[in-house]
Amino acid sequence: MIKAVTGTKDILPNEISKWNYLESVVRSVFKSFNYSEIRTPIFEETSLFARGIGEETDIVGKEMYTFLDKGQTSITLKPEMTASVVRAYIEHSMASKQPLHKLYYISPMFRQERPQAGRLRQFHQFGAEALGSDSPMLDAEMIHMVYEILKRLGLKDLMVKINSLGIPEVRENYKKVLREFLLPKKNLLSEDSRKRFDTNILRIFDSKVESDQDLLKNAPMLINHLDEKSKNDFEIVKKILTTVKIPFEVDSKLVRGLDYYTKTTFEIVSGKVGSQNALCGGGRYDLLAEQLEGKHTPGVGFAAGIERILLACENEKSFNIPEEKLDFYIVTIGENLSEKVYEAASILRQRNFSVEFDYQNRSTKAQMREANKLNSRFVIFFGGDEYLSGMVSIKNMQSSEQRQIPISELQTINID
RNA sequence: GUGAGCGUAGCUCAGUUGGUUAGAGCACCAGGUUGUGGCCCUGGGGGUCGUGGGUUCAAAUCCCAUCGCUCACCCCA
Repeated sequence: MIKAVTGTKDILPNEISKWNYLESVVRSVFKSFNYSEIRTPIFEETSLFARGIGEETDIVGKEMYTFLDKGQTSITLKPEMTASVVRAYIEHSMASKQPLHKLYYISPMFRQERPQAGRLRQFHQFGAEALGSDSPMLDAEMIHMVYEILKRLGLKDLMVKINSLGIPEVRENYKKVLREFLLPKKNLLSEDSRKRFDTNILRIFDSKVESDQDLLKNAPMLINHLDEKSKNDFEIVKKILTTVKIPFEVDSKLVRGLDYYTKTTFEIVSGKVGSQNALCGGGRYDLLAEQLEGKHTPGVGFAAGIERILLACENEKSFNIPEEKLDFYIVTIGENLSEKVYEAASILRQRNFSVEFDYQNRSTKAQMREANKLNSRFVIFFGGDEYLSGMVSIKNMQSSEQRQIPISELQTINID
């Protein structure tokens, strides 16, 4: 049997309604903040991600779906959206049309990792990018939007974590300080962290090894080494969040795995989804556009994992979707009236009612059971004595009331 | 890439030390008397016990391999 590829999942009809519901919430919140949708291709030239996300990152180093197309161009299935959005922004000279662009997306992403709870190889994200302004109001707005979406989805067990990484010079300086601090203890670090010491020392803060965390106890914190501008902007972000009553925690250890971040970074974690607990992550990336050979364009954005959010919603039973209802089920009695039934259904469907009937010539009882299973509000009976005089019976399935009407009345019938 | 656990009907699972035609619940289909649902009752279809090999008179049950799934590490949404 051919099965879906490891790490991919079919979304079957019985679960599609919650996806649609989530997407409708996402779109309406983005609309209220005046964000416009952007759709970019599923794949890009590999170098976009290599340069945008950073050669040293795990995403680029080992998780991308990369292949050569027939023209021998290296192609990669998008592992995240920011690089693509910035590419489109530059390619279409969007900066020249207006100074600030507020964009959102809902799209599948691809990363070749070992699947586990809340982690797939093809997964889906929604997210936003605001390009063209370095206002910290936009940083706060990003957090505000996801938080609002998660809240509307009924999630409660959430924690907003924010941090500031400062500008690159500050960060480089701080790295030196941290390196000096850790050097004497280097041999006591875990193997992974010793590697990070050389490649990306900030990441040591992410270590889940307890002894590593012990060694970091009195480490100098980046947050105390920020430049004035970064510090002020961070204060503004915090003030806005407080004003709109979004609880948050400053997590000076929050270092995100994409190279392009500057200043604000944030994450919202759920206590209800297992070990991959980040529902969303994001931050500011003021230097990315230049890295991609565009003009200097400050930007800030976030991405949220739809599967993880739905997992949290399920575990918190955070929302209910009303059952699908059918308006009419047409049952035939006795004789085969398929064209007549088809025609009647067609008339009702033209008026936008949802209508179903039996295709398999089954017994009346079987048709009734089907009508019941489909949650049909009304059943229309075709056939029998009354049909000879141009009448059909119509039954309200909830009250069980039944009356006869002329067939022609189906053209004007109302059910409310 | 590393580690652990699990693979019996569409789904959730029973099947205690190897022994007769492998079971249940749910789901599905048909029926419960002339043309009507939800509850209930009766019957039915559906499994080469993940796959391949081995041990044995005999294997879903023991051994080996292989594939798949799940969870965790790593990393991230």
